[in-house]
Parts: sequence; structure tokens; C-alpha cells
Amino acid sequence: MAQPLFRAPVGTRDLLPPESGRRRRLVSVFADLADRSGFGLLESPIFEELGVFQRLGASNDVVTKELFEFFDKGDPPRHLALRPELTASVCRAFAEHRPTPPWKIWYSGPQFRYERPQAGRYRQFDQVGVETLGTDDPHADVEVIGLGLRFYEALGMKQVRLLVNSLGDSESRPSYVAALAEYLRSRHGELSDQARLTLERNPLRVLDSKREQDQPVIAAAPVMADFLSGASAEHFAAVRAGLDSVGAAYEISPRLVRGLDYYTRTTFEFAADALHTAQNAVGGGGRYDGLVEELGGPPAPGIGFALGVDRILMACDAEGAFAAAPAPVEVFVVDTAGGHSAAVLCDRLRQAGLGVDRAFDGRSMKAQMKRADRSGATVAAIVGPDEQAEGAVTVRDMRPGGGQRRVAEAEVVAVVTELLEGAD
RNA sequence: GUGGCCGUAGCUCAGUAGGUUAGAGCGCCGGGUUGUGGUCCCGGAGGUCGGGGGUUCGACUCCCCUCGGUCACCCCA
Repeated sequence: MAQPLFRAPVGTRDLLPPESGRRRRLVSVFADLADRSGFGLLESPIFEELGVFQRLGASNDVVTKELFEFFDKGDPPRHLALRPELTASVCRAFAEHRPTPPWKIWYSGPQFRYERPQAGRYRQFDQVGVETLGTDDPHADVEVIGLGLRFYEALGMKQVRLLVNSLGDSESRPSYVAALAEYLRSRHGELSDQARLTLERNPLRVLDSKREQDQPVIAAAPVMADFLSGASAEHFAAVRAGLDSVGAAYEISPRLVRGLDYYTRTTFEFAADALHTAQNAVGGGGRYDGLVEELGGPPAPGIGFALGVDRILMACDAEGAFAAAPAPVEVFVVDTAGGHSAAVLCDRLRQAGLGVDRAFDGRSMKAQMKRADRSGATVAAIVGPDEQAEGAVTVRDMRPGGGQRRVAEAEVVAVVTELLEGAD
């Protein structure tokens, strides 16, 4: 293979049409849903001061090993990092601007994590998400979770399951973690080496182990539900009741743990059953009642989710949903006359709001017609020497059995529009 | 960071128990007489077989290194 001089860096890729257009449509479906639910768009920087992300958890790989960090040219240099997720940025923005709560925000964009790529995992990846800050009303949880569910539905996905759990608050969580750690230590000998390491860093995360060996131990582990404080249990019950009221199907997943340390109380995950890869979580989120404060802001509880665009699209492929489609071309302009006729014609048709493409390089009529066909255009507008001489255009219906006729330039838009109206 | 598998034309792949000019399909370009696509037919361009080193009379085929891809662990969306 002739080796290209450069290629996209490891874990990144170029998104070409029509796939790129499909992603854009996905975001616009999400944007529409978020807008209609009272969420406004937050566009935050792609990089932040390192400290913004260090609150995500000292035991967390995302912070300790996977950050793309760098220094700028300041004096002294500032220590910055490409954002590995967006919740921290949203909280930082909240702490910085002090908007009136509840602050309901949606976002989309690239995020960066230095990991070994694998199915559904890239170093640069896209997420869409929402966050509601400044309220711990269980109905805020219900609204956020419901929005996620409706989004998958809007894409035509059917095989997405919602898993929910509560991690408890600052009172109940520590006692659970202590009990869990004690239990895990009692079965230390049965755990994998990896799980033992995880146990020392963050006992909760052991519940996430995918190793066969750990499964029996995990299955018998104590569950958070038994350790919830009265207030947390009540909050969780209200969230569940709310979900029931809007007909949102969910499963209680007592051992569901989120990756980032800031989560409290409600946690949830969207699992794509169509995906048989290791990464079948197409989205996840939860409550993070202390994060804003940790970033120097006022006490402000929050809840949100992030949905992985790449994984969602993989799941769509597996389900046959939300297919990619090339940008629609309605009219293809064929020009064998030379001069500016084709340019003028294209411009006129586009000004009329039509989707128009054309050929270049003065190729043969046959070649241009072939292009017209491949473009998927319903109509070909042909300008050759004859047409040019009489100020006319040949309008050809490209559909099987479609005919053609020569019309005056001034009538082209009307004739084409009429043909297209009969197209559907 | 650890491990498995893979790396031949733009794409999807075939090929070689090591031996003359490396193949197919799709795509691309041209043509099938007199300006017109979708089917069909003919022709053509395009590959130093990821890169480097080694073994050999000779390697795309064997060995080593390296880069890249892919999948899994870890981590997470």
C-alpha cells in the first residue's frame, strides 16, 4: 500500500460522508428534544484548567492516566487538559456564572481520553448530554432520565434497557462502602488479581469487574439498597414512582456503579442489547450533589447524563435503525456547452431552494449523465450548444420511463419544481 | 498499561507446501459511430503485497523488530 505521509492519530478518525451527516442528524434530533424540554445549549471550551477534572476522583483512571495534558505559553505556564467528559465543565461554568437555578443545559461535542482504542472506544469521542443544576427534586431526575429514553426512541432504537440504582448520600454511602469492602476482603482469595487492586483503590468499582472469576463474589455482595438512609430511600422511591408515572420502563440494578466518583443517589445506565461488544453502555448518568461546591461554587445538587454518540450509532447499525443517507440532490446540471450556462443555472435553481449538484471538467455528456444518475437526482437539467443557442434548458425526468423536454430558461425553476412535486 | 488476532489495488477480499510479467468483485476512467444515465458488452488506469532488517540462489509467502488496525482485560460513553 502506498503509505500516506500522515494518518489520523491513534484512536481518532475522519468521519466521511454520509456517516458524518448521520452524526449531525443525530445531534439535531437530540438538540430538538432538549430544546423542547427547556434545556439550553452550553458551549464550553474543549480544554480546561487541569484542576477542573481532578475532582472527578483521585482513584480514577480518567483523571490519573487518561488525561491529555499540556502546558500553555503563559508565564508561569498554565496546566491544562483536554476535557475527558463534560459534567465537570458544566459545573465549573455554573460556579463561574452563578445562573439562577434550576439551570438546565444540554451539550454535544468531542471529548478526549488517552486509552487503547477498542470497539466503541476512541481517544476522541463524541457525547451528547444534559445536566440540571440547582435542584434535587426527584422530578428533575425523572425529566432527565425520560429525555434519554425518548431520545433513543426518536432514533428508532428499540433494544435499549434502562437500569437504575441509588448510590446513597454522604451519610449512607460510606457505611455501604465500608460493609462492601469488609465483605470483599472476607472473600479476598476468590477475587482476581485485578479486582484485589481495585478493592484497595475503590471497593465500589469491584462490582464492575467483567472477569468470570469475580462474578460469584459479586453476586453475593451486599447491596446499597439495604444501606440507604431514610432520605435517600425516599428520594429513590420518588424517582421510581415518577418514572412509572410517565411509563418509562426500567430495571433496578442493585450493583450498578458509575465510573466517576462524584455520583450520589440516583444513578442510571442505558444498555444496548443489540451490542454484543464489551462496551454496550450507550449512555449513563446520575446525581452529583457535591460537585459544584467542590469546584468552588455554591451548594448546588445536580443530575445529568452523557450518551456516547459512537456507541449509539454502533447500536443503531446492529438494530438497523437511523440509517446513514447522503445529502439529497434533487437536480443535477449537465453542461456540454461550456461557458457559464451551468453556473448560472445552478445558482438560479439553488436560489429557488432546490438541492443542486453539477459536473465539472467538461466531461462527455455520457459521463455527466452517469454522474447525474449516481447523484440520485430526480431531475437532470441539460445545457448543450443547442440549448445555449436558444436560451433554453432540457429538463429530463431521471426516473424510469421519465421523458424530457426543452424549456425556456425562465421557466426552468417552475418546470423542475412541478416535476419534483410529483416525485414522492 | 497487559494480552489475542490481523496488515495484498480507493473498498471488500483471493493467492503462495518460497520460484517466470501478483488476481477477482465493486468503484474509477474511456469506448460500444452521429449530444443522454440506470441493464449489458469491450478496453484501461491503479499495488515496490504496511515499513525495516534477517534467512535463502530466490520471499508477498519463513524469522525478528517496528508501525498501524482490530478485539478483550483495565477503564468508561
